[in-house]
Amino acid sequence: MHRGTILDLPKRHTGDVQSPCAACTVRDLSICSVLDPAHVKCLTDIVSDVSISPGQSVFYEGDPAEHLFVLRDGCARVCKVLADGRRMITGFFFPSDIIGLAEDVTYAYSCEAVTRLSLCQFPRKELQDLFVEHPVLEQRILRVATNELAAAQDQMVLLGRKTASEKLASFLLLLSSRAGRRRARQDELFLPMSRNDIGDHLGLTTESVSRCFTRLRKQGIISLDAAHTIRILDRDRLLVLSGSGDYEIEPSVAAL
Amino acid sequence: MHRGTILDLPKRHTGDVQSPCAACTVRDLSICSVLDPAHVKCLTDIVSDVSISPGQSVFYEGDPAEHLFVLRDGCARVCKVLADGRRMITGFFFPSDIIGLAEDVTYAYSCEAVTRLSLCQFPRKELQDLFVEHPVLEQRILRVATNELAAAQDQMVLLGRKTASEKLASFLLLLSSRAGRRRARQDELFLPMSRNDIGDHLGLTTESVSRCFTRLRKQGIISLDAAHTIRILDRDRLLVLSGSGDYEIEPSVAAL
DNA sequence: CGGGACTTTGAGCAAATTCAACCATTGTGG
DNA sequence: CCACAATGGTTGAATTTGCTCAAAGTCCCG
Repeated sequence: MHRGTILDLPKRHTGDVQSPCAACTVRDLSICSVLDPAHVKCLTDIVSDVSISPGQSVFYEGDPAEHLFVLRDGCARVCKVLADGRRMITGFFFPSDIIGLAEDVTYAYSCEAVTRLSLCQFPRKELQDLFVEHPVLEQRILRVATNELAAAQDQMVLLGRKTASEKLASFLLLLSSRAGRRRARQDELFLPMSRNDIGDHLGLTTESVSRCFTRLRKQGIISLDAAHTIRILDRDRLLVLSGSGDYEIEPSVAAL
Repeated sequence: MHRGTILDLPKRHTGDVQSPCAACTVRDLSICSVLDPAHVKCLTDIVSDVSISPGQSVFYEGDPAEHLFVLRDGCARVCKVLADGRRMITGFFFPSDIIGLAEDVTYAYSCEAVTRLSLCQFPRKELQDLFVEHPVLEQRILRVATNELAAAQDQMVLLGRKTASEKLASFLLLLSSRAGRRRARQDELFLPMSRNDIGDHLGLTTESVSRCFTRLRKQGIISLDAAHTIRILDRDRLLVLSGSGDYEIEPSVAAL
């Protein structure tokens, strides 16, 4: 993983023909994939590498929305906070995800590092200019946005109409499926975020999350190898428990 | 309002130079606005007028996503249903809203008429073709999508972290603000949807919604002129009650 | 090995739900 | 034109789910 040399340099790359993207592990998953190798250079021309320590913010709610990010490594959380401090995590980002979609002049949420992050930072303005030459880029962004919209609607169903156990089951299955998309193991999940983070994402308290984990473990549906590593032992039952079971089982998924 | 003659014709318009859009009341609010009058014809060439009766579906979850709609008149609800029948309404659509954004080949939700609907129906495929010639159209769609994404995140905060009263207060303020955008009265709100619909949108039961309405009325914050017509009497207190109060008060809004 | 942060577990509580009854509005048929 | 059924809305009492508060346990890191 000799990518390390680039990661910690927060300076701009220009005219680097043997681009750092060539070695990028998420290149074929994220926006860059829509450009053929010959054109990726126009992206590398405007990209900066950014690295963020756990707990630090990539940006805050209300900051001018100047950049778009591609998460290359790590896990980030999207937070919105009410006046009295109640917090909601509207989502988590994993490698290949695009961070910072916003139409407004400011970000509508904060983005914080759960683990150390490595990000590609694109100035929104210059990216916009590239859209003219490469409309395929904008199309890709639109696809990402509509996919996020669909995910947001699923999350609303979860928040508004599912029980605590169903929420946790759904969350675990979603993470598992996203891990699969990144070609990681789907049965052994690494959960970098705290129980508190999970609670703020599912509309529950830390304690409720913990109790639901315990219940799933006692039912033999998952095992808790460590606080942040769980193993899915009975995917079918987890699916039924998630409340979306029964008719949302695609054969391809159910077969696993 | 001599638009009526067109509204009930579910047939395609072709080569109609004096386009129906000329008289459209939402034209300057929706996607059409991004094209100068000379180019609107390319939209009228592919549009169909559709009219839907209350309770009927525009499309169902799982239907092939063949069309994009612009709501010209009426109110629609977006529904997702769990296997056991629990329903979530992820949003309501009002005139000028775009319906049917989806990247998938099928719709991820159903869209049902709350009141009688008049819609412009665009075949997704042909619209896609127009994007090449008029990239400004795609840009507009992207803007709409990211705006919806921001709204979805606000709704997640509401669902996951607000109390029943805060939910209802937030909902009323949101509807009021959207009415304002359509240049309708902001203090006297017409709520076409049922208490049950509101409950399914806020993650509450019909009874809880009703109780919260009663409480707001008894506190003198709103008046219930009819079951579907409410008047906002004390906007400031409603704002504080919505939980987003205090620091989300924009001067322009607070001044009203 | 010790300290701090995070997690788990327990007991009591409260907000919202469920269940049930009643009320209001509307539309229909006699 | 009125009676009445049907639908939707409101109100009340009992229940439950998940929350709050409290304490003990665990893990990680220096």
